[in-house]
Amino acid sequence: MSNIVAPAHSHVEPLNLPQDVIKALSIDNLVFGLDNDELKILLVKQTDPMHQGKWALPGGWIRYDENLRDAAYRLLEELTGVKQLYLEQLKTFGRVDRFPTERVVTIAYYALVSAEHYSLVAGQSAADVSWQRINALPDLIYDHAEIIAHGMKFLRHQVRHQPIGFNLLPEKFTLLQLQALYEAILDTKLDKPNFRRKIMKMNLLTPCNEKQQGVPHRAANLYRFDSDAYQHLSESGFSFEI
Amino acid sequence: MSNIVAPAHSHVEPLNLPQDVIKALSIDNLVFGLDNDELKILLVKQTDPMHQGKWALPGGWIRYDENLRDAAYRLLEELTGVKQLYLEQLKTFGRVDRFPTERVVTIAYYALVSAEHYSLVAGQSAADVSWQRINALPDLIYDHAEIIAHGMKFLRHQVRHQPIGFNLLPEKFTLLQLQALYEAILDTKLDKPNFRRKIMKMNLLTPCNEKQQGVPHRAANLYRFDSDAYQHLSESGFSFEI
DNA sequence: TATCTTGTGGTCAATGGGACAATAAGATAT
DNA sequence: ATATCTTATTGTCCCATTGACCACAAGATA
Repeated sequence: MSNIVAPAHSHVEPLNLPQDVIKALSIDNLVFGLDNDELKILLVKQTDPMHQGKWALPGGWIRYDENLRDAAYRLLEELTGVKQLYLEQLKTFGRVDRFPTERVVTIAYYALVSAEHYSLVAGQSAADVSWQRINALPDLIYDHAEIIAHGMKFLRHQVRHQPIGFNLLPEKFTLLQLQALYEAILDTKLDKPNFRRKIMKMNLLTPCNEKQQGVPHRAANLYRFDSDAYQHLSESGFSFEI
Repeated sequence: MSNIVAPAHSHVEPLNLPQDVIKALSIDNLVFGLDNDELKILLVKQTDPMHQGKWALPGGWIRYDENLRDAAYRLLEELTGVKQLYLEQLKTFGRVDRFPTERVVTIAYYALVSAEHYSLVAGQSAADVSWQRINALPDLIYDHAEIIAHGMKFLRHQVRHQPIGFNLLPEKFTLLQLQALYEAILDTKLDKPNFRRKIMKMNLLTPCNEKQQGVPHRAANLYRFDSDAYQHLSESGFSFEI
């Protein structure tokens, strides 16, 4: 146990482990993004011979003196350059046989990023990192498919009970964009006027007093999610439900 | 890191660690129980000099070849003798300084047990294990107070969205018992007729065709939670909401 | 000016929830 | 036996919310 080989994993520097890591503990990040009303997830292509052609969640080892969430932020930032995400612990996966050479327990975190951040990511590590359609995932290493499945299930649940969907949109968005997001994640059709009313009645959106630009039809109003208002409301017993 | 001392923790056998444990990874169990319409949690009194008089969540080390949930079951069973619980992963806690001597990450699981199991627990380890009122907790070691606080928040949320409250009741229960449970956990008052209707409309309870025994007033009908029906309904898109 | 697309507001019936009154069924006290 | 107490259970009314659908408005394009 004291002399394990560095396992194939989606590191930035896969082989040079620092001395003081907790070797048995890793982080895996599920980064969801919305692209043309389709949900995608950020994956890393494996280059080592063992996992040629397979993909993995962006993750890596937790440092010995590093808080869990900090590790998740660091690893994600190393891969995407994005800060200030909605980043939350998902679940810890530790099946005895999930890792071939050694017992490794991984803590999964998930993040939702807006389409705006796409370019930042793409510019970083060239072809190694890319967005993959959640409905047509490539081959994944270890139990990463299982982790993603759990993450999707969790996301579908969360998005209905917490106002987290906004994180997938740009800061200013239209009501139809928001609706399309829910339709993509929940895989349903929603009635436009009714959806609009439901959302607006919550008093969580502040109008930007701006209109959409460059659309070949009537421009919609832009709104911004008011997290202070949500904070305030949820302290008064309000609970977000879609 | 290779030679850490066995830290004070709520083990059945605190000092004899097997050779092959992952020393940095532990489990802590939050076992909630309902006693006279009051929510309680199972705690273990610390006996070592370091933590004299303090209490801890029942937990311990994960074995090297043991799945996480299995470890949680094992540790819980060693302390309480209870099997077949609703046992679910809660969250992983790993603040760098949560443990004084070493970096230790702990995976918290939670379980809900019915009042029926009380005696089983009490007979096991005498005075070392006892139920503590959630609203008047004693001094706890490490970050266990924080873990419990998170567990309570989670429980309050879960109990409204998943039919898990039934696990706190005996197999056969009255509607008023169920209502009292929700009132205890959510700390609210509910209208009896309305609560009754709401629950019954879900079609999740099967009447036992039996009545309460030994009450000094009109006896209520007993019901039993129909988990098959719930399984069936939730596949059809039904979602439990209180 | 016509027409197309999407945004935005309105209506109406059905549903569901909260407040509360009323009645039923037992148990106990006199 | 009767009154009285406690809890169980049913009923009813009102209002908020939901869903289905219609209609109009605002731009953009032909």
